[in-house]
Amino acid sequence: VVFTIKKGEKTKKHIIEQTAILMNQRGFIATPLSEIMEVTGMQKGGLYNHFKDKEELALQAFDHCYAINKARVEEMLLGKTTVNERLTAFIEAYCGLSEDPLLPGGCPIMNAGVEAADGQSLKLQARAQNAMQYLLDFIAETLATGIINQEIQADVDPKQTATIIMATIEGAVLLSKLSQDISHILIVKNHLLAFIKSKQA
Amino acid sequence: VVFTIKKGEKTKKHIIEQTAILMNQRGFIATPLSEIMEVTGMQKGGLYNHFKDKEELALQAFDHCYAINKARVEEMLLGKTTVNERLTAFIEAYCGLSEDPLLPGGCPIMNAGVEAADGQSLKLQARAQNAMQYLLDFIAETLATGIINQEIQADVDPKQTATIIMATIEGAVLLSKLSQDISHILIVKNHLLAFIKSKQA
Amino acid sequence: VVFTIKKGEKTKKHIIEQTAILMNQRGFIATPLSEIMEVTGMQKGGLYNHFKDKEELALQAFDHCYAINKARVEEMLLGKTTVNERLTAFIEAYCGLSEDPLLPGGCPIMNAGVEAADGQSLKLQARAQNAMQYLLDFIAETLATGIINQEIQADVDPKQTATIIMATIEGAVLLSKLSQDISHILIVKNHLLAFIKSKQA
Amino acid sequence: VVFTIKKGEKTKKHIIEQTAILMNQRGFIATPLSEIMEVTGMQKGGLYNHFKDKEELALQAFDHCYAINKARVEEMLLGKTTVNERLTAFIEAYCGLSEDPLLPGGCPIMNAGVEAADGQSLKLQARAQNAMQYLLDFIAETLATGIINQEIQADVDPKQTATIIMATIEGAVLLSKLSQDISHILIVKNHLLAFIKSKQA
DNA sequence: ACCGACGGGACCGCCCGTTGTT
DNA sequence: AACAACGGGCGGTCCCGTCGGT
Repeated sequence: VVFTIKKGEKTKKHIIEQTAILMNQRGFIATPLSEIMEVTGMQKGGLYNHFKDKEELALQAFDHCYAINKARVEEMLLGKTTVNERLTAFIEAYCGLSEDPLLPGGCPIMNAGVEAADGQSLKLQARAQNAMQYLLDFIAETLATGIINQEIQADVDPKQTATIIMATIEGAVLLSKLSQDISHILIVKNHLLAFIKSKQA
Repeated sequence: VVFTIKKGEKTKKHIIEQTAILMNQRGFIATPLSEIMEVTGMQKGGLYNHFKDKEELALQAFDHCYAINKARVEEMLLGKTTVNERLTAFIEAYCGLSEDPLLPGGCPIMNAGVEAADGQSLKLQARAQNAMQYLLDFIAETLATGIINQEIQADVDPKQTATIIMATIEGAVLLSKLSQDISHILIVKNHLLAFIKSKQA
Repeated sequence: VVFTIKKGEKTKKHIIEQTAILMNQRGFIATPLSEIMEVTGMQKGGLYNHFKDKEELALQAFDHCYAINKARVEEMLLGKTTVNERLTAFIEAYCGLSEDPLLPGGCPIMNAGVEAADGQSLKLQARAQNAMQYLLDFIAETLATGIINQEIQADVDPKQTATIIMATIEGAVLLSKLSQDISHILIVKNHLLAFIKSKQA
Repeated sequence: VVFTIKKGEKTKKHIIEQTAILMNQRGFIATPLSEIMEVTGMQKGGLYNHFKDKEELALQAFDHCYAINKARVEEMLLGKTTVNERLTAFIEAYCGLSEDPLLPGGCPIMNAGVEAADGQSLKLQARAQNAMQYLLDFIAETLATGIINQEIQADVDPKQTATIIMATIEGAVLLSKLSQDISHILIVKNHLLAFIKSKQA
């Protein structure tokens, strides 16, 4: 027995993929349907068979952006067992998303979060919030494990350190977006790798 | 000769002030004229006597946002003569803009920068870019002065350190915007103050 | 030979029945296909296997509405032999359709007639017209028979009297539809019963 | 001093007048903006300066239809002092609206009432309801006055008689709309005039 | 200088009917 | 026979910028 993908599911996947690329550059809310029609090669009627409104499409497009980046990070975490390795890999992976982007437009969490904070979509705001919280929790939990394992100094506050790491990375993403210059990313990456090293037990 | 403020100038000032507050929350591009009319209490015809189009108003609103925040920072730099004092004051001032905001909506450079990166306004993008560059240059020049003065360790790279500081601050602004929780700001502020201290000669 | 109802015919019947109920309330033209899909539990493709377009479905839905009401009237005419009995039964039956409606939404002839007069469906307009003419003819012929039978006064004009009776009933239906109060129906029913009595020979 | 009508008011009046004529034929809800644009010679942007949405325009168009007909009736009531004269004039006037229509499309109360009963506009439904109630009250009050004046028989029930009169008229309007034949109106008019006469004291 | 009216167009959502697939 | 996918277009609403009038 062969599991076949239905025609509709394939089309829906195609819509989300193309729209994700587009919206991360042009805005998850601000992107007009006309541009989505262009990149998907579909008419409005076709799009509305898969999504009840543009917001739903935007949410799924955001989820897809997030999933793409998450997959890259998880790929780079494969086989990394020690806390130091894992934190180093995470920083390199997340900064790598700006150096060698899978997705044009920069960090979708920043893009969606800033746009949704305008008050245009509470749901999108929640998605961005949850995505960021997931990253913060990942770092904090990794650090907490490191403290238990005596890989990380006992006086390190996992939550606060997670905030510092994510803030520094996201800030660098913003600086490089503003100046269209990835050197900010590289500087911050090296800084954070040294920062992590300085916290080792 | 007496310098009087013309009626027209006063009106224009009023428009910019109200629009700046609005646009920093609702978007410098995304805010519709209808909302500007509401907050200014003026009709479209009146607005267009002062600005050739919405983009020009957005640019001046952004400049006003930036000026407000800059004034606060400069105020807190008054009388601070040593490099350490000045850097400390800068970090406290800039973080203070999120703790006790003069302007709802967070950092206008981030807001305008992310929105304009959609490609909707090259001019606004340039403004945001220049504003950020100004801050980076301020920090870098201050650090360079500190090295010359032997207040700052000689191996500190002024530009790179400026990037690290601004990235960390802006990242914290983003985190607090996403989670609507200023604790990220407080954590980062303390972190950066310690960071600066660690660079002293 | 056994008469079986084919599967297809059963489905078609189901569509017409549900759509008739819906359209008499929401409009024979104005009801969108989406609502028809809801009440029938079918998809568009399924519906279009039985009807070439929405107008054809509307026509058959109207016919079904009319048939339902006609059946009730004819049921109440069963066994009524004298002209007076038959006219009385007709008035009671037709007014009864508003007092104890078989079909929500009021008189389908009025509903379809007013809507179709917008010029949106000449065919529906003709159906409503024919339905009303059938009622007028029934009354007029019954009266004519009554005159011949000497049950009804000879100076009664059958056609004019039919107009008066149907106008009064339909007007009451409209008044009760507007005010959502069936008292208008009751008043008119009693009035018409007395009116008929006054025309007896 | 000359009282001038502002430009905008004149345009608004023009829009309402043309739209009233159109909507009473094509539907107060069903008429698309494209047709309103045609008959008014204006673009959508221009229309929306005067009405916040189509429903508001529909309401004012209905009010205008009603006002036109009301003016004709009141004109014919001028100088009529006795109750019999006034009721006779009312019936002739209201039936006259179908014989020599000021407004194509028939009775706006019926048109709006039937359409709004589809559930598309509660406000329009209320307007139609109020308009009809006004007419019923006028007749009932006139009859009550007649009873007091001993022009009308004491056993006449004003409210019930008002219902009968309005129902009969509106029913005739419907019949003539369906058959596109005003003879129904003429028949009913003569019938009602005789009916009123039979109620005189 | 400011208001109000207006054009012309872009926006999203929904419409109906057809087609391919099961 | 039924569903699901899709096209192409119309629906009302809101957009921005201009222009005449005050």
